[in-house]
Amino acid sequence: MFSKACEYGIKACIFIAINSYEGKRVSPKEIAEEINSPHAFTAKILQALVRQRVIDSVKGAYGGFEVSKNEIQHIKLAQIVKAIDGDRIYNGCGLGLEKCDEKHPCPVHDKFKGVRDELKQMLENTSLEELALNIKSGSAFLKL
Amino acid sequence: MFSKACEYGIKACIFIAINSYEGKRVSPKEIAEEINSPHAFTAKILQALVRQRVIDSVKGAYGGFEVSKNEIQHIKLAQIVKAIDGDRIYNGCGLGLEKCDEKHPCPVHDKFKGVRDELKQMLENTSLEELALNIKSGSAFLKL
DNA sequence: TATAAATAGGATAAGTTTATCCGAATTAAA
DNA sequence: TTTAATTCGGATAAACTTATCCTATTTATA
Repeated sequence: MFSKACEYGIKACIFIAINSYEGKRVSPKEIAEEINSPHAFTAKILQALVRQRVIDSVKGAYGGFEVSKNEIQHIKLAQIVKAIDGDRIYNGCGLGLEKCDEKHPCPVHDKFKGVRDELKQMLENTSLEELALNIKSGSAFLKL
Repeated sequence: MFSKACEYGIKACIFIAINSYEGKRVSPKEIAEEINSPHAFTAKILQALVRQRVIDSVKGAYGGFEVSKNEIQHIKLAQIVKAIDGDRIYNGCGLGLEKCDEKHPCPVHDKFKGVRDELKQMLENTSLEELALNIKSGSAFLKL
């Protein structure tokens, strides 16, 4: 569904959000330990998320990654996914046709539409806040 | 969503079905031309589908790939996808957790459930027959 | 039985994603 | 101003997916 990079990105953002609530910045290393990912690769993904302005970074000593507290509820899964995997999940044809639309559909075009639309809704309606709260409350987990 | 191999596999099966209705066997080369795929790679995928008993092959002169006419309505997309991509699309965790279930869910577990279940339904309810008819009637396309 | 037309399958190459490493740039604090 | 803790970014390697090529095997027909 998502690339590994995107999976790491989502989990990283959740962990960053949790810490940002407490005014703490976190390093790629801490993040990687918490989400069970390779830390150098995770760092690359974080860089990309910063470039796409999904999260913020502060360089130098006492720096790290963070999100501004009052943004957490407005950051949606869709933004993270789009920043890392692009929009192929929204626009790409299920069977890989270059051109696939109502006028020239692939064989599964209509059937895919339903699934894709539901996925899209889900991604656009799910905020980082919601996911972070699930972790904090212990009702969901970032690793194992 | 699906691997390239799986996309080719699905399209190939549809084309084979269309021809099997007319009692014709088809070669990897014909298939590849029709679905716009690399023919040697396509041949490998066809071999896998034969091994998994989704389609049949007949070796030697006048051979080729086919599906038995009265199976076409019973072959579902789910079988093809499972034969090529395995069942990660059904069972894998959306965020890549090794262990992810009701008792130990990832942050998006519940939200994914809906999407995945709809996808599963779709794949299990869509037959090769249905897709082949859409191509024959010109209301859907395998390439371009 | 010889031939030609097929699929089967191994070896290998090319391309993409995932992962690692290291040095440069930045910055807070001593 | 020096130091130490950081992110940034380029180079490279490893692993996986996609793609190609060549030979062996099978089989209907002449």
